[in-house]
Amino acid sequence: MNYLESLNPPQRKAVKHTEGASMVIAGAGSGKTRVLTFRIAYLIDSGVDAFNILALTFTNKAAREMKTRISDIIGGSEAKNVTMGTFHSVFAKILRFHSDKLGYPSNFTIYDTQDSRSLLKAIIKDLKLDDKTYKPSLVHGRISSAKNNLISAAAYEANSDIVTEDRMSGKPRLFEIYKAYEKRCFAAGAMDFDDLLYKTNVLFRDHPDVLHFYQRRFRYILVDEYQDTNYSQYLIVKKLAAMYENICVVGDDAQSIYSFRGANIENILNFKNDYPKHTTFKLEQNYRSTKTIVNAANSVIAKNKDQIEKTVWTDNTEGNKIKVIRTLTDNEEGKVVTNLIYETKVNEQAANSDFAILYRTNAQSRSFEEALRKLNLPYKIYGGLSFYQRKEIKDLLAYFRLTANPKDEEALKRVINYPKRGIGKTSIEKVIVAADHYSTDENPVSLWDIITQPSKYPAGIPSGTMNKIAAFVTAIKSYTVQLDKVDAYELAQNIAKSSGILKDLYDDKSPEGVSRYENIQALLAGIKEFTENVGEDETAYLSDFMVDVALLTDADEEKEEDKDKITLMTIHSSKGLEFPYVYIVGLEENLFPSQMALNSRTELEEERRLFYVALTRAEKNATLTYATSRYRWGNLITSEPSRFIEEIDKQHLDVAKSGRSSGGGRSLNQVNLERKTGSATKSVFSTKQRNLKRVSSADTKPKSGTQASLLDLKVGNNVMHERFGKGKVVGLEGSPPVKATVFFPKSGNKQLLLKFARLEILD
DNA sequence: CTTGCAATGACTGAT
DNA sequence: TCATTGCAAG
Repeated sequence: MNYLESLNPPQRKAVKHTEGASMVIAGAGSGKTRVLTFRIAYLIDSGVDAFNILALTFTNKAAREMKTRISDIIGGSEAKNVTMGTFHSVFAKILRFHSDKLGYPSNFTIYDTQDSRSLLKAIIKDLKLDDKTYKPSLVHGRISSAKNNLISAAAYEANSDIVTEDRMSGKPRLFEIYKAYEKRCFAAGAMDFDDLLYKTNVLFRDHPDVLHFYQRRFRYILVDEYQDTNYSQYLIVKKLAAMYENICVVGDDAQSIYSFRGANIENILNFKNDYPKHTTFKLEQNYRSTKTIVNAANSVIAKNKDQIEKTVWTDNTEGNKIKVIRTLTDNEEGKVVTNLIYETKVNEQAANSDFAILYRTNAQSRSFEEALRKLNLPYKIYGGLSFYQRKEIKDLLAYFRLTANPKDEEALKRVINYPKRGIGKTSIEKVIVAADHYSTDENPVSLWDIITQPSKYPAGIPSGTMNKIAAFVTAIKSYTVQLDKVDAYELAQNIAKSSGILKDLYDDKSPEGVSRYENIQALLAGIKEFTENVGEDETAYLSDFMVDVALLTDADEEKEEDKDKITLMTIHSSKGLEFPYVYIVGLEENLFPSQMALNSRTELEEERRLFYVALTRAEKNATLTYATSRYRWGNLITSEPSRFIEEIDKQHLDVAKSGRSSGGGRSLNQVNLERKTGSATKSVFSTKQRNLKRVSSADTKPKSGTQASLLDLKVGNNVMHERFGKGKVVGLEGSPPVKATVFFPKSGNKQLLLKFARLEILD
């Protein structure tokens, strides 16, 4: 077990303490993943059957990577027997196995957020409620948090506190919507994301035999990112661990950023009460970032009240100060950041993948995309509209879903008239009304039941339309027959062709249409790969492919061509990642911290933790930017710098202004804006505003005067660099020289391209 | 039932 | 700005 040598003492202790409850409080960049990986490897090495280990991770990608790492450490193929994945994917599998106990089919559909909202919208309409008072997203949030606290629709209705609360907020009929939603999900054989956890709790509660089976099986339980678990997840873990209490949770209260999803920071704060005999390990040495970044992050998070006491420190170098840049508009912000990236790439020989641009909201990506495209810098955007959420993909997947589970209401509504076959809104509305009419609590009737048994369930649909519906039903049934006859790829292709989707998209020659067609081809190619990736004498069926397609995200699959690209993502999705150069952008009041978070201390503290997460992603350099005005919904609004900039200890900051000439001529409007916000900016930054760096494209061109003198540069010369300060030339390449290695007392050796570095020779 | 146009409202975050 | 929705006409 030589591998244990590579750990520091607290890490090693956390790994070797395998029996009993333990909590690992892991500061940012302290090697948390290493501890988890080594711990599992060590367990297996000590003779624990991998089959008895359950590890709950934050993403499925993290699980895959961890398995590979474990195999590398201990060799052999044992690692693949560990049950590892996100809460949602692990328990979705378990639920499929025992679905009959809950009255669900094993091929139940997983409704994603879109599906849930669309169903809620339909219900609100059916109940003849105003969808402005009952906004689907709001209603969904309410139901979601109820489920995450294990409150069923019936319990919701019976809870006078909740009902009163709803009545006070002008939404007295929310419980009715919840009841109808629960009923229709069940009739459709569908579970939403929250159900995957909620129903797992129900399964364990109502079927002690099933619970005992998994308690015995999962003798060792590990939970990553424990600070971001909600009550429902907390309870699942608690129940499973009740028999052996060999539970190890890993997390950092300072990085809890998912309360909107029901995450409860109390879970980690209360761990010691739940397991009085637990041991706590603290990982406080940061291996990721420079002293500047670690200390800056510490100075920010110190402003929060609720914390587990710990001191994150590092042995790494001091590093550069955190640059703060003000720009006039969001577009300029895009240009400035992109130019800085370009410059750094050249000066420091950095790869594209060394850079990340992190923002608070997905909508902010636009200006950076535009600027990056102009400079031909390759980038990859995570989040936002993922591949599986695109309309054309969801349409084809809806056919697959319907084939596997014809009761799926959302899938049916999506494709019953796509491609167009003359089945309109009124007919579908009649089907929905009929289904509701014939449904009872014991015997739910799905939309599919209505359209397949018209004599049993008359819905008053004209015979002409009924014929069209019958043709559609025949088609779906013919797909269903093929489910276990042909492999996933063959069936998928059959459906794509015979449903008419492929033709419909092929006929659309607009650029968007072409791209949609290509996306469908990409999906089919993906299914082909899936089909070919199973063992020799096995067949991959379409239902196998569909199992967790709803749980896949962009972050889960990394394409080969995305290896060396600049990363653009929200701070939320950057959790757990690290980059040498990080740009945190849009640091403005009402954006970050978000407007919605200004009402309470706890919400503001979560925004601050989010900022802490962002800062601690950086290894070498962090840059903060904000714009004094930006476009929102098409019109210009002014904004003030974020309070978070002020909260960083001044000694770590390097406050600069952006180049005034950037972007050429400015409109009168912008000049006025600048004047208006100027005073506010000054009051925030009482420190001197050094006119440090001009970053517009015109300015990055070398000045002829400087260029000439650099031709005489020799090893041993003392030089001055704008950012690194005074240094000594220790190496040169080319004649005349094009590249120099310069030693800077503060930052060490740097390779600089003379074309860009604008060195000044001092002697 | 479908099409085309005008009006409207959306931006936290994501399994 | 952009995508979705509501309404009138074919």
